[in-house]
Amino acid sequence: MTGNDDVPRTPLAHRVPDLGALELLLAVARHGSLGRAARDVGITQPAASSRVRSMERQLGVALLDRSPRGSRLTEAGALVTDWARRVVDAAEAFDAGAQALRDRRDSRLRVAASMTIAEYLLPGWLIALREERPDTAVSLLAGNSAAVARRLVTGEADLGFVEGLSIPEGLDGTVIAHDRLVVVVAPGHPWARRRTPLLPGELAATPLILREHGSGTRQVLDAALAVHGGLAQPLLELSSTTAVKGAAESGAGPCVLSELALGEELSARRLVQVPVAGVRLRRQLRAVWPGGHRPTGPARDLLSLTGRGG
Amino acid sequence: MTGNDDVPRTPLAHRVPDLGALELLLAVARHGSLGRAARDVGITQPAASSRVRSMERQLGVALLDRSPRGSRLTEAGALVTDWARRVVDAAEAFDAGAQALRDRRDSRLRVAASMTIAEYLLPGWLIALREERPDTAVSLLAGNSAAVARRLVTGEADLGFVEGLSIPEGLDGTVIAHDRLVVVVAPGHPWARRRTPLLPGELAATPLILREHGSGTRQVLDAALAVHGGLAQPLLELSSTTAVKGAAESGAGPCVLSELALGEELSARRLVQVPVAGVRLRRQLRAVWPGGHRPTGPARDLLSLTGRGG
DNA sequence: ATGAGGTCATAAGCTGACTTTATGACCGGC
DNA sequence: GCCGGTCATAAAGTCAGCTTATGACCTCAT
Repeated sequence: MTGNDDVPRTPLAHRVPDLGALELLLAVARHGSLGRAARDVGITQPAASSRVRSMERQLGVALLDRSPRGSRLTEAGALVTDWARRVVDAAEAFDAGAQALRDRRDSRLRVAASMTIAEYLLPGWLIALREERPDTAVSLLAGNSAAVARRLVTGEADLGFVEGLSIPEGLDGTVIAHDRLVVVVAPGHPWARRRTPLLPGELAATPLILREHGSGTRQVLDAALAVHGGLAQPLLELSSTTAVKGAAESGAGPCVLSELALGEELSARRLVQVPVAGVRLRRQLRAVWPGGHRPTGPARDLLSLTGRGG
Repeated sequence: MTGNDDVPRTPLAHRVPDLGALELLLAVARHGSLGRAARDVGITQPAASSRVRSMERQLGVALLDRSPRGSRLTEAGALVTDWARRVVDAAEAFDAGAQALRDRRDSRLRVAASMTIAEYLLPGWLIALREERPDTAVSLLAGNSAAVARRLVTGEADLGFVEGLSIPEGLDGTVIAHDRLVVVVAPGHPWARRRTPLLPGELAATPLILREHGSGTRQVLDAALAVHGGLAQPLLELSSTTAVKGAAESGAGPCVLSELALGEELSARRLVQVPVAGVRLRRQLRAVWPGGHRPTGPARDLLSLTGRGG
C-alpha cells in the first residue's frame, strides 16, 4: 500500500559484523592494541584477535596494521571504524530508549513526550543524562499532546515534551528548540531540480503524502496554508512518520515532514528538500511541567541538557 | 590524553538485540505477521517467533500483540521499532561503504573522496545508487584534496569529491552542497548559555581544539580569522574529527567542526552550537572530474544523486 | 647478549544460541 | 465442520565464539 516492499533485500546481518565486533573495533582504535581492547570489552585477547580476523575476512579488507608494538588502523580501517561508530551510536540510543521503557513502573524520573520527540530527540538526551547521573532511572511514555498533558496533571509523569503552538491548559513550560517543517521529494521528482522556490499556492494545490488528521505536523501545515486556499486532497494518508518517508522515497509524491525526522535521508540524498517561499512552517518544541513550580532533581537535570532551563 | 577513556562502559552488545533481530522486527512491522516476516528475512516461522520472544525478554517489554489474525506492534513496540530502524539504517550505510571498499580493485566506478565526505555523505549516496543501479560496483579511495586530484588525473578514479575553496588544477567540477563550520562546546561550558553571538575577535583569541594543520577544516578557519588577528595557539591538535568531538564532549574546550560531522551530537545535545557573528564559515563541497568532458555512465548517475548535474 | 615485558597468533575443547523439522492449538470464513 | 491462516512448543543438529594454554616475535633495559 505504501509501496514499501523495498529492494530484493539480501540478508543484511550476514554482511555486517555484529555489534560486539563493532564495539571491539572501536576499542582497538581507542587503545591501539588488541589486548587492551579485549580487556576493555570484557573478553580475552585471543577472542579479540579471532574476532577482528573474521571481521576482516567478512569485509574483504585489512583493518589493522599489527605490529609487535600494538595495532593501528589501516586507512580502510579508519573509514570502517567511523561507519561502525555510527552504528554503535544508534545502538546506544536504542539502549537508552529501551532502558527507559523497561523501567517504566518503578523509576524516579517519568517523562512523557510526543512521538516525534520521543523518537528522534529523547534517546540522545537520555544518553547524556545517563552520563551525568548514571543512577537515575528514567521511564518514558509516548503519546500525543493531550495525553502528555493529562499525565502531567495526574502526576503520572514529572516532565513532558510537546510540539505545538501553545502550552496545554494548566501547565507551565519553556521553548527548548524550534523545528521546521520541510517539503521533500525523491531525487527523481521534478521538484528536486527546481531553482525557484515553491509558492504557497502551488504547495496548497498539490496533493501531498501526509500523516493522518490530528497529527501535530499536519495541524501546523493546515494552519499555515489556510490563507492560501487550504490543503488539497491528500495523495496518501499514512499513520507514521516512517511510512510517509518510505512512500516519498519510493517516488509516490511530495511530503511535508519535520526536519528532525529527516537528518539521514537528506544528507544521504534519499530525499531532497524543496525550497518554499512565503510560508512560515516553524513550530516550537516545548518542555512542559505541572503548573506553578519549576522542575527539580532529575527533571531539572534533563531539562538543562536540552539547552534551556539550567 | 584526550580524556576519551569514557564511561564505565558496560557491554552494550549484551543489552541490544543483534542486527538480525532488529531486521526481523522491522519486517514484522512491515508485514503484520511473524510468518511473513520470517520468510522475508529468510528464516522459518518458529525461529522468528523464538527470536522476537527473546528480544522481548531482553528488553523487558512486550513488542507485539499476537493474534490469530497476525501480529501488530504494541505502543512500546512502535518506539522500539523506530530506534531499531536507525540502527539498521546505520548498518546499511556501513554495508554500502564496506562493499565499495571491498570492490576497490575490480569495479567499474571508482570514486575518490576527502575523508569528511567519505565518512559522512558517501555511504548514503551509495545506498541510493545501489537502488537505482544495483549492478554497479563502486570502489572508494579516501584521501586529502591533493590525493583526490592526483587520482583523477592519473585515471585511477572516475569521480572525486573534495571540500575546499577552489577546484584543483586540471579538473572540472561543480558545487554540490555547502557545508558550514560551527563552533560547538559541551553543554556545561559557559558558551553553551550565551545569548549574544560570539565576536570574531573573541573566537580568534580563544584556544580551540582543532584538527592538525593541513586539514581542510582548519584551512578555512585560518583564512576566515586571518583578518581578526589569526588563530590563537590551539588548545589541542588532534588527528581525527572523532577525536576532536570526543575531546570537546568531555569538556576540554570549544572546537570548530563541519556541521556534517555533528548531526547526532547536536540533536542529542551532547554538544551545543555557539552562535558566531561576522565571520563567513561556509565552504563548498564539490564534485570534480578530469577536465574537459562531463562524467558519463555510473559516474553521472552518482553525480545526479548528489543533487546536481543530472 | 640475554632476559623481561609487551605484542599478536594458533590450537583444542566447551558452551550456548539459533536454526530446522515436526507438531499442536487457536481463530475466522466458506 | 473443515480449510487456511495465525502463533507456540519440543527435540535435535549446527556453528560461531569463548576460554585456557602455548608459542613466536619485537623492543628495551640490564
